[in-house]
Amino acid sequence: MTLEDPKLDWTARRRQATRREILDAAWETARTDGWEGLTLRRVAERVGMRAPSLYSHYASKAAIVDAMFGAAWQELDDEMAQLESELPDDPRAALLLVARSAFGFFTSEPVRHTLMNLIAVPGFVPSEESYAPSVRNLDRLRRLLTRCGITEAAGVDLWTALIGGLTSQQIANDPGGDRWARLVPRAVAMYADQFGLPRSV
Amino acid sequence: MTLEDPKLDWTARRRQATRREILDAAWETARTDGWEGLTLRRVAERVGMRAPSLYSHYASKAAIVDAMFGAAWQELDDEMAQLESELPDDPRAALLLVARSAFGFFTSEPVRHTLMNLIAVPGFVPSEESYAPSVRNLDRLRRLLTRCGITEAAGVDLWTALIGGLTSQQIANDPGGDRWARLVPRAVAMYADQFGLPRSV
DNA sequence: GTGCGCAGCCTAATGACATTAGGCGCAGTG
DNA sequence: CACTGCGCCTAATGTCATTAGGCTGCGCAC
Repeated sequence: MTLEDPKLDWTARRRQATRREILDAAWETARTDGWEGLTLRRVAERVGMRAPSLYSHYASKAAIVDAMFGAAWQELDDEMAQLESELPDDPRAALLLVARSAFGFFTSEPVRHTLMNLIAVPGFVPSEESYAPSVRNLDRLRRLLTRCGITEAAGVDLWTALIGGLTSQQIANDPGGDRWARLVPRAVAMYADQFGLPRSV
Repeated sequence: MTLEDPKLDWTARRRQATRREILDAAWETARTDGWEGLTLRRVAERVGMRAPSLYSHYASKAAIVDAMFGAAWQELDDEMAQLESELPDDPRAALLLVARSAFGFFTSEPVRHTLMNLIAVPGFVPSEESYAPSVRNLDRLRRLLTRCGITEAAGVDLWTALIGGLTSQQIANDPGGDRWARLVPRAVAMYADQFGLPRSV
């Protein structure tokens, strides 16, 4: 079994590498030209191929975007997992940390943000598989908020609305600035008050 | 002068009517097929024309979308003007009314919402002219919030983030439902608390 | 009333796009 | 050394927005 690996793995590995290369090229293109500028031609050119050749590796353009969607949420989930393991004890401090992480993650890469929030790409609908990390992330958030003392169901919904609203406004109306970033601590305090978290110190 | 009107007006009026007809057809199409399904062919068909003929009335597809953008914001501005004239005295009640109006306006027409918030249409950037009603609206909101006792500059930004976040979540994750609609009163109360508004009765 | 001009529509053509079909070369295996 | 299949290619299709150029009928001056 392990004997076969090196051989079969060789082609499989190369295949995987090419897929990754294509994905990277797609991100690069999207960052440069926006989602409406993401064409197979441009992606292929970056990889050193012709557009139709991409179909040897992805079933369609939608499949590429789908993979990007999944990867982006996976990335956030990884970051949140890291965060979860080093959460401070004080609920308000923890909450602020979570908020700042998410806000920073989203605003640092507007193109990624618009994809993750299904906001930008033409008629894109994520596949079951790519959707999974996003669901996982929401579960983790639920867990995180519970640990911070937010037990009501409404807590998660209000949180996503609040943080999502702040990031969207920041990206749409002050890209690269900090007009809404500055409001994050205040928003978190407001939220914490609403759910009756004890004031720190 | 008024003598000339009926004559020159006749062609001008017909022209204006056709433009309106095209705009309506475009809305219809966008509602039915989404923004990615908004093609000049489909719009033209609805009006009983061929696609290139639309260019007699709009300079480009972008110009049509631009007009839609402006009209949408104008619509909201009209609604908010109406609201402004009949605002209750109690600040919290007024605030809730404003929130509910905006939330209702946006969520009632998801397609319109994605356009207004620059969220959906390929590489669309609004023209100066179409942008104006949106600016007007923000001014009005500032005025409204001031009248409700929100004087800090941050008040408006936090408000747009909060209401925008709620509407976006509602449309994206529970279209047609009320999962976030139910949270509006609570969100407004939370906001009012943060800005020290007196509790009603 | 006769012809002129133009407004408003048309068809045809162009170039970008995603996608499909079919071919070619080169790796590895018998 | 022939064989097979993988990974790339070119060519072709159909949809899109957009441009060019032509036809037609109505309003106006003579």
